[in-house]
Amino acid sequence: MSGRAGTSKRLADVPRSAAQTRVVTAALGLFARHGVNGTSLQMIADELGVTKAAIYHQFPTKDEIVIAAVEVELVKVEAALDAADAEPDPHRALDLVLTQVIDSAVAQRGMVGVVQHDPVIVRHLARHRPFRDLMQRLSAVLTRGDAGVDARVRAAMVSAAIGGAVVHPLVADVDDDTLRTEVRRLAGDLLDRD
Amino acid sequence: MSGRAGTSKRLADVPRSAAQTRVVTAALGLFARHGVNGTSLQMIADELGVTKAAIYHQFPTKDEIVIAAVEVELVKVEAALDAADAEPDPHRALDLVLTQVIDSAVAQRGMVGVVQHDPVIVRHLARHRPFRDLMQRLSAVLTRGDAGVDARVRAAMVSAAIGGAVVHPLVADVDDDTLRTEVRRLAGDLLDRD
DNA sequence: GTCTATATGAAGATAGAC
DNA sequence: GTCTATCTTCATATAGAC
Repeated sequence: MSGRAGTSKRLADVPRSAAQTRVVTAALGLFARHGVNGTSLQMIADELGVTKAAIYHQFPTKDEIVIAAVEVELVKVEAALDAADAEPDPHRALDLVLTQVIDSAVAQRGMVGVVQHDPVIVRHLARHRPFRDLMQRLSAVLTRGDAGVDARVRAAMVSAAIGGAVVHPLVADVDDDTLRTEVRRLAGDLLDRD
Repeated sequence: MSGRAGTSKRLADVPRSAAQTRVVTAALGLFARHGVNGTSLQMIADELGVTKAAIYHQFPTKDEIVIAAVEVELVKVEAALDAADAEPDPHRALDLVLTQVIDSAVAQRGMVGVVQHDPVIVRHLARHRPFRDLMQRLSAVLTRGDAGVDARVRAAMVSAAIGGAVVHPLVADVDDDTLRTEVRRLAGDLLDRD
């Protein structure tokens, strides 16, 4: 996938080295289990079998690791939003985004949840321009441009439901395929029903 | 599973002093904003205008504060579950619980979310018997005893949606009353629709 | 119930060798 | 790219006076 437009507001313009990717992958898993504040550089280092200093050689601060980790998840959402923008039918556009977000959430149970709920990440989401813009695009698709209270509450609920449901103990034993299908169907119901 | 005998599995059997209540209230607010790991005893102390040592005089460890804080929120849920147990009509029983949980979530936007999503609290929820039992009772009401996948996914989504939606930026400007009504209606839809 | 003072450890982060 | 060693700051937690 390429065709990058000239906008400066996009994610992931920075290529990562193999070592950086390893750090981010390890961090993402630990963030999902322990939260950002509950994950120390020592834990990331231990996970990779290296020392903290080796991590600091790859990223100047812990914050940069957090941002890179969030980007890994959001790039997929961005791609889905790009596809949605190219789709004239708003109903199909919504379907593209919903399916992708749910797939991500189910595939890596916990990742989407941590992006939505971890206080540290939420702060980053609110502060960094590219993140804010992306969340706004996502909201626009979920509400289908409807700025009314009803549409916004639905969008907020669907958004929260997807991230939260996949890690809920109640569905821990449900296989990925079933979970994906069920959540997709119910999310659609919640958004569409009048 | 109605008549609850004098089991020892109930919450909040321990009376708290005024000073303890002050600590827990301050802690709860900070937990919601910064997460448990992001909240230090110093922050709690500062919030109350006292020193850390004064806090330690009230609670032996930070963990105990976390447990007490979670109890404050869950006692309300427990009361609603008790009322639901006394209600023969399962549809009305569900309504009682749903309304109470949503009221709590909206009244203290963030509290319910932190209980559901903070990794530290989730760990406590999974470990402590009274908490586990309570969550199980809540799940039973939300699924109305249906152990099928569909019912469990719905329950998980509703549960996550309530906690997550009320803190979503999309609905930050919606007043409490409207939010309560909208969320209650959509939660009911999600659970009932076939 | 609150304080001052302190112990102990782990956190994020840096310098410089290999 | 990784290491050892070190710095600073802040965390949880304790002892004992008022």
